[in-house]
Amino acid sequence: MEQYDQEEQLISNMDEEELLELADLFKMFADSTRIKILCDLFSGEKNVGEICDDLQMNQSAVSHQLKQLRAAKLVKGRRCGKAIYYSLADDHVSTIIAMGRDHIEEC
Amino acid sequence: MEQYDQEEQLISNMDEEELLELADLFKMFADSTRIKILCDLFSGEKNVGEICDDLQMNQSAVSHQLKQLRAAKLVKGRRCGKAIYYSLADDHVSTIIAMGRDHIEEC
DNA sequence: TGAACATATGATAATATATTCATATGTTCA
DNA sequence: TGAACATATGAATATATTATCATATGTTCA
Repeated sequence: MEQYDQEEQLISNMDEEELLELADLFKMFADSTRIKILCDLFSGEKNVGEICDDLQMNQSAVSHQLKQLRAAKLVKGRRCGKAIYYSLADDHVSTIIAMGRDHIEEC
Repeated sequence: MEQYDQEEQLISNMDEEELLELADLFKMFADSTRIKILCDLFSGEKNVGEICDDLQMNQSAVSHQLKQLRAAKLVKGRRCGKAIYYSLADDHVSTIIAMGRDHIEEC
């Protein structure tokens, strides 16, 4: 109905599907382990073992999180021998984290 | 120890506390109900009843989420008679959501 | 080929989170 | 004051998420 469409428009032109996609994207930043991984990659690509060392975390936990970050296209991996090197997929990652830090600082 | 401090620095100068704060902030965007509420406020301040109508949601659920958004300083409320009008606390909110949408579009 | 290494994955248990219901608090106005 | 309205809150349940353990997959090299 007309009324419903109008309300929907107020929610800034996003349909349910896009909203869920957005929420899923932000979920990636909603866990400190994943933020650590992302920030660890600010300095360049690293393999899983290096990430585990930097974060002092269990390999399995790191791999599970990397899987999610990959699915969200926030990181990408390339195999090099036995190791897989991960890096940030684009620079939205650092922009989004920077915005978050700004918000925290300013209030 | 020296080694540990060095690793921490790689995680872009953030200490554990700041990381947790950041994660908590992004948790606010990690749920489609809360994103809907935030987006609903893009068009200006609204009271709880209006938000419930726009989102077709239960008053209690909306209040619970507003409480979290208030705690994260993403929205603020002012009482006007019986109603409480909520609005976005600053414009990081729309910037962060815009960055998220950009990321989704571009991949 | 098979041993050693690096990473991924499935299942499980512990924990966190969202929604709902019932009810409390705060405000207005007759 | 008390009835009606608007919003907030506590408790309970349902669902989602994370870390861990055990194990599987993929790669190298002797």
